[in-house]
Amino acid sequence: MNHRKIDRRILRTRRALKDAMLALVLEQGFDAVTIEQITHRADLGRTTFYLHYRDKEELLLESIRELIDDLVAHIRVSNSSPILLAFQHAAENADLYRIILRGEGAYSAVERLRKTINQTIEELFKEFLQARADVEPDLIRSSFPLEVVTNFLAGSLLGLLTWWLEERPPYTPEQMADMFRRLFLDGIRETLGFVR
Amino acid sequence: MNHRKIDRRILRTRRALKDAMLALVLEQGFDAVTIEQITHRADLGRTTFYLHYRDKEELLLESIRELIDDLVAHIRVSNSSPILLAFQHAAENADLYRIILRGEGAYSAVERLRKTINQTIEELFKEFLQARADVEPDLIRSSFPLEVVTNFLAGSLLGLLTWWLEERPPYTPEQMADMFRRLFLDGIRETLGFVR
DNA sequence: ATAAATAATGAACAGCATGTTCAGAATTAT
DNA sequence: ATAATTCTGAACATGCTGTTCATTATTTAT
Repeated sequence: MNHRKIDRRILRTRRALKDAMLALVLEQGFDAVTIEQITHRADLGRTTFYLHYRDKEELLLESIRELIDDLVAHIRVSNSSPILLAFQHAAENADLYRIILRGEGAYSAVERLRKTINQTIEELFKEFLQARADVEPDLIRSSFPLEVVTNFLAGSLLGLLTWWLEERPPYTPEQMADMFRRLFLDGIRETLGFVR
Repeated sequence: MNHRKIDRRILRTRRALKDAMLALVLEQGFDAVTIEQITHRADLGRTTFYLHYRDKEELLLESIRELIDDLVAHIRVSNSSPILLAFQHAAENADLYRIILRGEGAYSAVERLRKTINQTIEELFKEFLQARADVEPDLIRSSFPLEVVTNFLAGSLLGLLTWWLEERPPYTPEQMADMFRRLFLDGIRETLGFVR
């Protein structure tokens, strides 16, 4: 591990730049933020920025990559439901999630998040199928396209997260995860109690 | 109606600007496109642009507003399923839908589209409840938050549309609408055939 | 067909953010 | 303490933006 080798100044500078960027993007939107504003708020010279990042985009993408890695790590480690973990993670990092879900930054980070979610769902789903293979062998042969399911789920999760973070309805992560689970497992017919 | 009053030159110019913009955004991404490129491809002087629009953003937003108005109009007029209409509309205007769903442009047009879909779902849903009020009076009193349902549905629809337009799997609008309908009505448990 | 009205043009200009260079100052590691 | 690294600020070139204005071209109205 090369953890002790990095010059403190570098760590401090990059952290300051990320924090400044985050605050400014929330205040003004990504496009309106200038490098000068970022370095000024971070109490750094403008030239210093270019010693670390090529442009605004790269700085934002680094923050987002770290966030997504952190979410994936949580899911891998914890025993709780991945859905619950996602809502909790979003609540704890609400600012950055808002920036991502608003589609700030040129090459939309939502798509990166969407792909990660899709992939995670697919893995979890296949694990589930393996575990159930002896109980319901027909399940694996289901003709319904898996990609349609994962994209349906990734979309609905992102939709609920967006609404939850922007409109701030008074639901806990647990409640959100619960409602989401009911909707996608049993559909709105059963969940809302339609006569069939 | 002031349809015959508008100078032809204006109509031609605006159409040319929109077409040029659309092509360029698909080629290079919104941020990389310059006003000069747009007017050059449209065979117009750069100054002409500013006689019609304040900036790139405004030009793109006008196209998007027209597209969404068109979708809403189709849904209001036609008797087919709104879901099917949405997939068909997306297929017919794939380029613009891709631009929207990629989140191109500063103030993300996806959010405008999302709000429109949410609103439409809510209206359709309330109509449905009214129509069924005598058959299942309990339905209206369902305690499940309506907004959660509409945002769940809007998200999953946008998710499927994004995947469909970007990855171009060989499904027809009819097939996509069908799969979507099954998933949200009955959930993945029933749709995929899990033992309960 | 002609005149009046309107739109498009292109050159010129100011403003501003970007990104780079470089020599010197400040900080950190050894 | 000193060698290595990082930060700094001034200076500069570049490219896009947005505006002005006198001129030309096209359209509409009569």
